[in-house]
Amino acid sequence: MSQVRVRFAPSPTGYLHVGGVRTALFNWLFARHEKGVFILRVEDTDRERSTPEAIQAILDGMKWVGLDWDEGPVYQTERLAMYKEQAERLLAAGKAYLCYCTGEELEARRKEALARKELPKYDGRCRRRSGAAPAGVPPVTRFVSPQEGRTTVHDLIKGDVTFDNAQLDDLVILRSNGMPTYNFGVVVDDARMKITHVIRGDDHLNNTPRQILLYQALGYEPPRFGHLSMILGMDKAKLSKRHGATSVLEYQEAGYLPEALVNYLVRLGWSHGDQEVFSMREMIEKFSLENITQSPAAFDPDKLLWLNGQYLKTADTKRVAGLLVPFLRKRGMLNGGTQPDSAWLEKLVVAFRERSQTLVEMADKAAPFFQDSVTMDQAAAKKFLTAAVRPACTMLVNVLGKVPSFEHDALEQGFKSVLAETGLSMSKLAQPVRVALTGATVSPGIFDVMALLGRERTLARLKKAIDLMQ
RNA sequence: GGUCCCAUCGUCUAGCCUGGCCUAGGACGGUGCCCUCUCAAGGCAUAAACACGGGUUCAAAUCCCGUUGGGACCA
Repeated sequence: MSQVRVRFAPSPTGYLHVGGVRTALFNWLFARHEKGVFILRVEDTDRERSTPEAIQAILDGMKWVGLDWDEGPVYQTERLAMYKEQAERLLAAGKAYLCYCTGEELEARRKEALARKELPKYDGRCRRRSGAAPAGVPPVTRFVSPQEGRTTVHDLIKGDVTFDNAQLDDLVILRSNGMPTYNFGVVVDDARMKITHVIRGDDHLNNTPRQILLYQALGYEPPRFGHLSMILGMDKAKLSKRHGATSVLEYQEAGYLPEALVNYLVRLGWSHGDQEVFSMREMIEKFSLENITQSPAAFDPDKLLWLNGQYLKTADTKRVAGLLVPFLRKRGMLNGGTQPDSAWLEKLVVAFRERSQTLVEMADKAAPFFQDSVTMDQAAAKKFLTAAVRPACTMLVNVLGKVPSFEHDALEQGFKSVLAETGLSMSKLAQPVRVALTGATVSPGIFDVMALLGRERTLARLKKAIDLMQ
């Protein structure tokens, strides 16, 4: 058995779509599982729509989700001579011909065919053309597509799919500007790169029979094909921008962890029993094409959010702290080049990881810990900062001023001594103190809040709140 | 319009190939309860699906045919 060689071949015409990432992921997992080779190929022959920014977005996106490639990136525009050479081989063998029909002529004939309710395929007139070539018309190269028989795709995921060759017309393989068309470029590249398995979206299933015919004409062994169902939005329509973020890098900006996105994506169309959470290692170990679903899947942002929360809770604290910093900066919580104390920042992460599903949420919630004074929620202040708790809070200021260390346990001890003294219940005092320290009724545990704030800020905020208790 | 793909809880899915173990399992989300200094997290419980119609068979979510619905591609 020869070594598995697979590729991911995106067009750099926009951002890297999550559907594309899933396709890349399945190829990558298959390669890693089979100890094969994963190749990145950039299909940039659409010169109008391809941009360097889009290429960069693809590379950045792949890197972010951790899908490393063994060969490439290979750019199609650097291989133009090869497509031309292959097309000429076909021409010489009589398996292709030059076509001088203009766009307008084709369009007119197509309309006529449609009007007669016929298949609007190319009528092959240049295939029979004789005599001198018309002047001034740059020709395209067309493939002589066999009209007899049927072609069967032995799809690894969908099973056998058979097409009537008569349905297929003489497709253009080289445009007048020398650029290969999609179907031709793919076939030539996959053949020359010795790709063994083509795993791609099922939007290409209908292209597959003509590609197989092309392989045969070129004299290459076709690879094995596997067509993945599409990812849909929650409304069951093809996933698009109006369903929310579709670009991988948007997820990075929205505070997702790459492993959460990858884990979410791998379960979209693939399963291993009831297992929901997989490390990369497990995915590689357990991945197989047999367990890929044939039906399309809807992208559920809620489940992704849950998974991200799971990963946020268990990821390495130092790492999360590091990842959080840019989000804090963006919100102006860290000025300029200020480096937060790393031990303190890790404590902050520990306090908030249980209550955040994204880094963005974490940064937002942590705001009170980066401000000199609190932004007071008026309703909360009115409800909890009352004259009734004033004596207890005053007592707390005294106790906290003398507490030996400003750490969780010592703070708890001090706090509880005030409770014992005043006879107040935990919740009767904790809520007012929470409001005093954070300005809100929701926060991490009160002792963690105080420890995070430190003695100075805790006392200052308490005193300020006491003034409001009338 | 033609060709092709798909069809289990709202969603992701297990089960389908190799019919009986399915009173259809798990997860997200929903609801309720427990825990609790708030919010979370966690725990427990609960509602919720085999698209429809015909076959085949002692027996069908599972096999066959059709219908309907969704999607893709070609324009």
